[in-house]
Amino acid sequence: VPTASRQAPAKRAYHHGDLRRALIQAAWRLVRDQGVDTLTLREVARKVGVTHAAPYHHFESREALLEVLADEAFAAMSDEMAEAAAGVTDPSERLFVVGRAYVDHARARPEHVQVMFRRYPGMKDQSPDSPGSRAFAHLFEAVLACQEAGLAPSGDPWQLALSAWSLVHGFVKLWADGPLDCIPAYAENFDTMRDHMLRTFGASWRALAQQERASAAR
Amino acid sequence: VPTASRQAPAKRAYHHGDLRRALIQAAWRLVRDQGVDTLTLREVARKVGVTHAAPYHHFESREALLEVLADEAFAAMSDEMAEAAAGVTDPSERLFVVGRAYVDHARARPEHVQVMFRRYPGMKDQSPDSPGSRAFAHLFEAVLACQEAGLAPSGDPWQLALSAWSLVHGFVKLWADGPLDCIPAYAENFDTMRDHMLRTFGASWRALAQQERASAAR
DNA sequence: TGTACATCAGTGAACGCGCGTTCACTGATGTAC
DNA sequence: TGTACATCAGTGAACGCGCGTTCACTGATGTAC
Repeated sequence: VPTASRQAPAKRAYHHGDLRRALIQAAWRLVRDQGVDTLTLREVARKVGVTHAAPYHHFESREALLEVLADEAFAAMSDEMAEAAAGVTDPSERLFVVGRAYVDHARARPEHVQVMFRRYPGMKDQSPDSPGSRAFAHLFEAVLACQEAGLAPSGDPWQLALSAWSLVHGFVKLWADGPLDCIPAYAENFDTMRDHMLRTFGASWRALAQQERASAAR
Repeated sequence: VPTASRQAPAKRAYHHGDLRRALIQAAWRLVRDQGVDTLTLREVARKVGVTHAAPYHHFESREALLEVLADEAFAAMSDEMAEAAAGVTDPSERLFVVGRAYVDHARARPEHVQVMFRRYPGMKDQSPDSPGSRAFAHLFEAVLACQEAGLAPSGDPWQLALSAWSLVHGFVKLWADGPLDCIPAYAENFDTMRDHMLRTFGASWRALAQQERASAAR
């Protein structure tokens, strides 16, 4: 068995080698360049250089492909959040780096954002250990750790976590969807805005927590 | 001139009376029911009971209709923010009601959200007194007032305003795009989550501002 | 090592569909006199 | 008040297009013996 045929599956007459992977990659490029809405299976096939019916051997439908993309995107973001948190012991700092990972991943891969946050049929059937749930779990745990260390306000941690999530998510979407590009004070200042926002948010939580303690001691 | 023909333009053979308005209304209903992406001029015309070519007498293209919708949506949201702020003198409370107006409007009119935050060609040509700019201005002014009253952290007000905007915007999008519906802790608790988020945010800012003053006095 | 055969992963034609947009048209409306 | 005429706001046919999906097919691959 000549291994050459395995190492160079680039241009094969019939069998592609890893068409499934190639279709996914092409889909990512297309989503990045022109958005999810206009993604068509036929164009994906065209990009890969394969007949428009070929993708159906790998994906049941356009929607099925998009769900695979969403899982990939959530998994990648979740990994980056976990990696960012690894080794960071100070809870406030951990919340910061986790939030920054969320924001930065979205900034670096706008096509992921397009695919992750999109209403689709069967969205409610998310298992609790789906990639999407795992990503949120990282954020939640970082918030919880802050709270337990007295570095965040008291109260229902779920409510706090939603505040943190809203903050980073809104930041991401405002950049992704365009509004900020039109405002001179913001355009081109992504990093500055991101750091100020995250740092002020953390500092505010700590200040409120401290105030709570002070007034409890009084 | 019989005024009856003016008062009952409901079913006219040819001239509709106010087709432009009717098309816009139908478009809102369609966007609400099935999203912007799938909105077609032909379906809008069909809903109104008019030939598919008729809309071209009122809108240059599908895109032109969508831009009209976006302006309407921003104007409506801006009005609600202004109305909410009217008469509220305490700056913290004003920021709260303005933020709540943003969130509530988006919740009540999800079709507005779909149309407002959407990349489109020529988005950068927003005039500074476009409805969209005006909506942001309400938020910015509320933030600025807090800062001047010592109820928000010091620093660049634009950066603070972006934090506030991100917070409410993220909240809105997380509900609109579905993720929260899948999380039992959140689903069905919109109002509770909204108030907690906005109140904690305000309280955190005040706590940080106070802390800043304390450490400056030391 | 060689061969028969099942399975896999492509092809290409075809189906039906709805879309945006254009165009020549015509019925209804409003205005000048 | 009545009439001629310009303008407005619809109609309906047509153009070209690309889409999702199905289907019978066939070339390539891998496995049992």
